[in-house]
Amino acid sequence: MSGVTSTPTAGQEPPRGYAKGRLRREEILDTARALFGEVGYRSASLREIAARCGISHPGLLHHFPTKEALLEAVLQRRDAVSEERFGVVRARGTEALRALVEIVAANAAEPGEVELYCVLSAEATAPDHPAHQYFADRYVVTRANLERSLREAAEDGHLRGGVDPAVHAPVVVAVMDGLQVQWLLDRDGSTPTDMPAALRAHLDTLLTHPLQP
Amino acid sequence: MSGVTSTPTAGQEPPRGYAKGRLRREEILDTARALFGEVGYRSASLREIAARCGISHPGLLHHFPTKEALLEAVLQRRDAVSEERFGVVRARGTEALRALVEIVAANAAEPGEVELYCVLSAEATAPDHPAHQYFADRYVVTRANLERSLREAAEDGHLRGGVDPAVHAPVVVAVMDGLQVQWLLDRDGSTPTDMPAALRAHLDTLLTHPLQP
DNA sequence: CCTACCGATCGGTAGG
DNA sequence: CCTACCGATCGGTAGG
Repeated sequence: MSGVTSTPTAGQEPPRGYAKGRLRREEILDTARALFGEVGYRSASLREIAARCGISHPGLLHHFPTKEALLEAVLQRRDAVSEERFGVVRARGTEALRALVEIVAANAAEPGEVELYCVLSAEATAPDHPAHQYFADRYVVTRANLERSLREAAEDGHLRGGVDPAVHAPVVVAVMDGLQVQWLLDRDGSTPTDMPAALRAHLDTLLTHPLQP
Repeated sequence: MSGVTSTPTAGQEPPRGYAKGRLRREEILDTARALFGEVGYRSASLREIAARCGISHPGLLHHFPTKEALLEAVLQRRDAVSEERFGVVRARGTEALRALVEIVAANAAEPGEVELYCVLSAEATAPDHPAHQYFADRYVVTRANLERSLREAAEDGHLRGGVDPAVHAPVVVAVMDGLQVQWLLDRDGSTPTDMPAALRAHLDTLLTHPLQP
């Protein structure tokens, strides 16, 4: 029942004392991400996270001084990971849109990531939520990136007539977010939502040529 | 600081004792809806809801025996109200899509309703959440209704070639849900998301003729 | 990293 | 509808 999913512990021991601390930090972040995704930030308890890591909750507070600091670290690591995985290759126009479909396909294989984003973004809708500004800023950036990709596609003559990048960028973002809710609710069902297929179908309605080569 | 928004109390007194109880029930439901929308079901406390109504929390439990019963009543009333307002007129094809835009426009004037739906649906993504089945069922019905409207539009020759109702029904639902998150996060900002305009622009990409007459 | 504790808050019940 | 209470749980601190 451990929340750890990606911390490699097999093989050799960590060489120094600091490495053990770093591993413990990662384990805590993995577990916190999972619980925040399951029940949200507010309802998640430090004691539950600590218990899943096999330590006491003051032990957890040794690594992260407050609950908010833990939330911040979880969000920061999320950004760092996605930056590392997708930020380096910044494609142009329809190539960027194709990459978007691949990101969604990758997300479909990692429910924890989707849960966290879906639950926290809705919770952070409250103006006094500690992650409110984080998500507000994040959506501004995401919409701007998408609007640029759509404008590039228009320059290349790949955008359908009458499709305004400024209007449709928020719609594409909405499609990705909305599909996640349906997919999470459908997980147990017989026919879960096919997120990448639905997103590609949506993008194709904006383009002159189908996205998939 | 009362959560009551739509309970008429001016003028004459309620004629009987039962009427007073019914008014109190409505007041509790209004307040619970607001707090569930602000912080979610799990983080909302019966004491806070009761305090906003000016009663003690055992007083609240006199009207609704458990917290779950209160949640159920809030969701049931939500259904009853939207049934009363939109369920009677069941338009066909593009007429139904036009009505959808009007529903979204009406929602934009009622943040409480949007908050409740947005926050609870994300929270209910957890399989053990008391509203999980409610939302899972609700999405099945909503998608089916939309798929029917799209099929009717296709029969009338109003649907673009290559647009599959079964594929695009979940996408339209996703657009509505996703726009709500962005709109709620943008409330304080200078340029809030224009939900009905974005939805209409999306629907127009599926249709042969623009929706707005 | 631990135990032990703080004041606050939770849903629900007893009894009236 | 109330006061008073139940056992459980919360984030954070003291002190080691």
